[in-house]
Amino acid sequence: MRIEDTDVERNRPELVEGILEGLRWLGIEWEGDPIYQSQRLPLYRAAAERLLASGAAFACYCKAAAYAGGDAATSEEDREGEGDDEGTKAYKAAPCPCREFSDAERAERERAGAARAIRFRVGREGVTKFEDAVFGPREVQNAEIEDFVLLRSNGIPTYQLSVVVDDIEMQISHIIRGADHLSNTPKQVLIYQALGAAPPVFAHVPLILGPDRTRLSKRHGATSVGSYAEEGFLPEAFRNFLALLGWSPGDDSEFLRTNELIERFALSGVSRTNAVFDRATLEWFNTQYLQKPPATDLLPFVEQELRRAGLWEGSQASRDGAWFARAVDLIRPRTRLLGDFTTWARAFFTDDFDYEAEARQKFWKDERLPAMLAKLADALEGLPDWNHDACDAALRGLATSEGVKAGLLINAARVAIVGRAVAPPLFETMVVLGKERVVARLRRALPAVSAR
RNA sequence: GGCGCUAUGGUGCAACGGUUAGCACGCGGCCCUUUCAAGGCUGAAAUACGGGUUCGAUUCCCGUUAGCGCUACCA
Repeated sequence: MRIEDTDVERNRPELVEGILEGLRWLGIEWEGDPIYQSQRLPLYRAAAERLLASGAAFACYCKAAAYAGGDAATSEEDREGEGDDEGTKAYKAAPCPCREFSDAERAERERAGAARAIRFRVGREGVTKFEDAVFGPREVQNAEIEDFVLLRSNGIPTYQLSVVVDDIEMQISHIIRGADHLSNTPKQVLIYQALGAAPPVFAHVPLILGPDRTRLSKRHGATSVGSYAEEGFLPEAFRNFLALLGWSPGDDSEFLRTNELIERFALSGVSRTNAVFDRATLEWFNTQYLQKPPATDLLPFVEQELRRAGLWEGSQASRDGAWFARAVDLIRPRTRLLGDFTTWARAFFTDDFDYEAEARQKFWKDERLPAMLAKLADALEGLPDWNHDACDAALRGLATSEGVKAGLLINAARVAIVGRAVAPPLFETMVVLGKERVVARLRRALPAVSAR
């Protein structure tokens, strides 16, 4: 785990913790403590000096951002506006004059105390090649590559330098990263060569775009991994969804649990086309993971959700694991996000719940209901055995004797017992909730039913 | 502007010279269900455009267009 924090301006330590937290949630593990590039500056400086000594690099005394010519030196703000090319002037980066300085010229700047950056001396001719595991053989004209900065005048390395130095030092075998780095890879290959190291395997993967087809960013709303955790997505569902963005197992499989993903993944299946992040598909995966795996896989996540909502302490769920599993199993076919367990399914975990307005309107209309529900409570209370069929028979028997359809009672009772129109099947719910609670809730609801 | 990458339904992927162009999400319909989901069946929906190569192009080549990326003393 390496934190590439060499941009002094933008680096914010708080953000790093969020990133690590997100990765942990995703289930990405790493060895040892994270390595912070900002804490191993001497390593990069030494490499830069070595390149300077060998002639692969040169000292540049230009004012920061002066070279690279006109437009490239524009400030961050100016860059925001570009995009429509009407205002952009065509130019070819002029070579940095410092590149050809004589010893005397250099000494003169040093004496004057001019700030010194170190740039890579890119060959004027020839090509730089490398093989990308996804995009295939790559070749760029060296003339197209500018004399990029390795070490800033403040002594901090740029990404290009630090990343190569670290990858060599950490013995990285495969560099798998976003395709936005494809164009810069030749620069890094040049550094590997100058440093006398063999380049690793490069594999560039397509970018993830927002619905508007621009690179995913804060503008698109929830973009940090953490926000999906908060929203109630399951990490495994997120992994499955993400894995299929830009990669395919080669056949039609969609639901792939993490062990299968790991087993089947191959660089050869990675696509070269950017993919649009589709929230609806992510939600579909979440429902799949909420429903298909054994309920026990889900329990820790539901527990966490109940704790978050303050419904865990002292609850039956916390005391009786088997009951908890049964309740979750009953509820989960109708869930989409973890939050569903504490919103519409709240009544399964606490007696403190409301009757949903729409449910009351829809199912408590009939004026005979208060009387019938009272009778239902009595009938259920008198049941010797508490199981699905007994509850079913008791309710249907009452419906028959009252001359109403069972559905009327079923729907009304459901609202009385769990407060919602959308809920699991009534009799299974009764069994899980238990006779005492069901009878009590039925009686407790009576005034509200009459009011309706 | 320069250089590069990409291009299959609205979205994510299959088909890697010969298929009625397949699957999934989403959308519509039907079934199941006295709630709502899930599930099953089903419908609409695509090879960006133009040239080649080939007996035959989604597939190979070229061009156009579009999108994206890089072109920073950002990563």
